[in-house]
Formats: sequence, C-alpha cells, structure tokens
Amino acid sequence: MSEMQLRDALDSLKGTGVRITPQRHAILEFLVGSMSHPTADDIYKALEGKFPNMSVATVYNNLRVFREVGLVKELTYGDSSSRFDFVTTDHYHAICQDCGKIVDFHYPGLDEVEHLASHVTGFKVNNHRMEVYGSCQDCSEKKEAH
Amino acid sequence: MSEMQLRDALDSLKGTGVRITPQRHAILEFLVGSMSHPTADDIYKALEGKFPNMSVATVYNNLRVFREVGLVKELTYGDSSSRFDFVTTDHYHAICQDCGKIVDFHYPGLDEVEHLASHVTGFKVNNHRMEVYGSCQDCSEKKEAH
DNA sequence: GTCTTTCTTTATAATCTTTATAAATAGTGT
DNA sequence: ACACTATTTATAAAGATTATAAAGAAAGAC
Repeated sequence: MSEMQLRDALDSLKGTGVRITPQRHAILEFLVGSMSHPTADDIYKALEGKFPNMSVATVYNNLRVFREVGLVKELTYGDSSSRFDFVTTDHYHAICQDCGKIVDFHYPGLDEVEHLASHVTGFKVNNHRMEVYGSCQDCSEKKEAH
Repeated sequence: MSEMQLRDALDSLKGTGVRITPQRHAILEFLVGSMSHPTADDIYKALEGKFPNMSVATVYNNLRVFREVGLVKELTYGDSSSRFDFVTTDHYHAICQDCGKIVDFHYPGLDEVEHLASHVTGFKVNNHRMEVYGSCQDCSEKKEAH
C-alpha cells in the first residue's frame, strides 16, 4: 500500500512539472516508509549509504519542493530542527515531552473551529494544525515507579 | 489593565524565587503591552534604547525563564525564529500565510480532543496547541483585486 | 539514439538563530 | 552595609538552513 502512495506521489510530481531524480525518489520513498517524522538530517543520514555524494542542500531543497507541491508537511516544535511528514490522510500528533516520541491519532472534525475562527477574525481559513502534548505510556510508567 | 497583568506577573516571579532585574521588568512590560507576538530579536531591538548594553543572551535567557515559570508561551511556526506570547487567558491563533499577521481568537473547548487523544494513544495529555492558517482580510482583498 | 535546454545536484561558504562560557555585576535577605 | 548567589554581559561556539556557482543529469525535440 505504501508503494501505491509512492507512485501517486511521483505521478503528482510529474503533473506539476517537477523532475524525478533518483534523490527525489529516494527521499520520497524514505518518507512514505517512515513512521518516525524524520528531520532533514535524519533523511540525509539514512540515504548516505545509497548516495554517498548527496549534499544536505539537496535534502532541504527537495523537502521544500515537496512541501510546495503539498506532498509533505513541515512540523516545527520547540526543538531546533523541523520534522517532515508525508501527507496521507488527515491526522493529528500526540507528542511526548519526555522522550520526543510522536504518535498519530485521528479526530473527526475540527472544521467547526475553522469556521468560527474565520468568522471572528475575518480570515479566509485554508487549514489548521493541532497537537497534544504530554507523556507517552512508557514515560508515564517510568515516572510513577520513581 | 495591562499594568495589573504586569504586576501579577512580577508577583508570580517573586513567588518562585526569580529575581526581578530591570531587564526582566522591561521584557515583561514589553510583552504585556505587545499584541504582536514578537521574536527574541524584536524584543532585543525594542529595548536597545533603554538598555544599550543589554546582551541578546539576556533576552533568550529570560524568555526561557518566563516560559519555565509559565508566564510566556513559545510559538514555533515555519519561519526561522520563535515568537513569544504573554500568557493571559486561553486563546488560539489565526496566522496569515501572506503577510505573517497573527490574530488571537477564542474557542470554548478542545478538552474533548485531549481526552480522545489520551484514550487512543495511551498518553497522559497535559495540553495542546492549535492554529488556523489562511489569508487575513487585507491580504484576501488584495488578491481579489488582482 | 543524440542534442539541447533547463532544472537539479554538488560542494562550499555564508547567514541566522540559539546556546554555552567565564568574568564582571547587581539583587535579596540579614 | 555585607555576603551570597543569581544574573548580566561579551564573546565565542554550535547548529540548522539558505545562497552561490560550477558540474551534472532529466525530458522532450529531432
């Protein structure tokens, strides 16, 4: 199924006139297969084996291209570096403040919030972002055991 | 009324054993009076006149102290630098993707989301974050006029 | 298949934000 | 006013991201 996602992504790139290079292919493939919301550097390191000469700039450039086309979302938390998430279906993130783990979860409709916000602020609202913060199961258990 | 907020904030600092220096006073005062969600550099520049010798590190250090005490929230969006928001009542942000303007708006309860997330992921959820993105009134009008 | 054009990659340096360090300075309670 | 300790300052360092220019590779035309 993730192969289908990858193929769709590649088609979508072709449709917008973006060239498909081996590096782009590999970055997309890694993102689709990754459940871990990697940083640019994670991706760079992960592909070092396959592309020993690849530049960090290439990773950043292509992540920007993917973001502009809408294939990838950039997540910015408190920590220093952005994380990147392949856009599949709408989901939100639960983030552990102790170990940094990120877990996806679904929630039906926050459209109402968009409508209210639009009404109150006069904005034309396109999308929104939401996360919940706390301690994941492992970390809460560790804390309870002192 | 913002004087009251400032006094409360200073009291709250004293209560936690944090010393009140002229720099801290000024940074808090600026944050309370500012509706613009400034960056650390904005604050630094704004106080240059009053404190010609103040170091950037002082601004960062104190913003961290304020954040740890809970007086200030750090907002990280896609752009390079964090913004800082004096915590008053719970509110959310609408962010213009064209001009960067940030407008506050209130929304009753997203507690339900926290509960669901907690149930689905096993997290102990402490808090959440939400923003809506779009075009502010000025920018949408400009776009319609071609 | 080859050519040509244009986009992309690479390597490197530069920029910008944020943090670390150590010495000098200033709050706070007594 | 004194002493203790936190804070500020100045500076340097770290880390992430972007800019630049030359070399290399996609994609379509022939």
